[in-house]
Amino acid sequence: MLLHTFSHIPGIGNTTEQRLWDSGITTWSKLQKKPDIVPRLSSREIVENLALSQKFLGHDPHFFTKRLKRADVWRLFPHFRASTAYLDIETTGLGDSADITTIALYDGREVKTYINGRNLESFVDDVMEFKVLVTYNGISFDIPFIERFFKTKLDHAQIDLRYVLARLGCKGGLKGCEKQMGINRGTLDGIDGAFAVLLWREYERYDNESALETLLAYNTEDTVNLERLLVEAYNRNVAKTPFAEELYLPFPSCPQLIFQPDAEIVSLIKQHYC
DNA sequence: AATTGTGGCGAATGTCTGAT
DNA sequence: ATCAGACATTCGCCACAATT
Repeated sequence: MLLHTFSHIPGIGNTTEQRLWDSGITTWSKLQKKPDIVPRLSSREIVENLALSQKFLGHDPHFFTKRLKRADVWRLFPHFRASTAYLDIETTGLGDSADITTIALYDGREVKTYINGRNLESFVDDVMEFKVLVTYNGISFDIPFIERFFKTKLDHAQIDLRYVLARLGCKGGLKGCEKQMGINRGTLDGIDGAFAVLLWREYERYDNESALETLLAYNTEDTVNLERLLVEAYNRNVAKTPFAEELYLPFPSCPQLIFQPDAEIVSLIKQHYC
């Protein structure tokens, strides 16, 4: 979709971009040949910006995420998919004194999980292999939390699905969006972030391995669903452009999930707290 | 509960166009 | 050559929504 995108050029908004499409200027190369068609911008500016766009395509996602609106960053997904990871963290709470308990990192093929007290530290090295991170509300929560916890800067470009989905009319949190986008979860229905805190406590206090495994199953499912949500959001957005057929993405297959949620421990904790 | 950034909205700024 | 009007983008502020 980037090759059809003009709204990342300073001075061109969504209105001008739409007008360009309507007048048959649908790609970077077509605009390159008629750069004088854009009102208020010099041909030189246009040509320079298109040259930069071409240069950074496939190499530097920041060039595009910085210049696009938060809700429009879905556009760079296919171009950077090979260096994209999906990410979700679980913590002991929301405040800045809370700790990270588990992390799930999904590259589109396999899920890696990280557990506090075991292998959490190796997350930092692993995540550096990627250029783009996909999250839900990660701009406000996951990424700053990770940076504070590990005292490291993550300079990945971000696709935060919260804003992409909100533009499509999907609100009400991750679970609400999954429902609206037709993605359902199995046994883990009814578990949320607050419950994840309780699962971790159960694991820590009683060394309950199946509480941990249930937490990891939940963490993993959230993370894997991010890819499906992004593909669905991409297709719905693309459907509103003249390029729908050409750009449509197939729904991703589900990776093998190794963690089994334990229904017994879930109902035990529910009884105890509700 | 603690924190964060944005979408929304009105106002301000800037540029192009057409009329004089 | 100049100016008003139309249109588009950007700015500044605040309430709200989202994460565990």
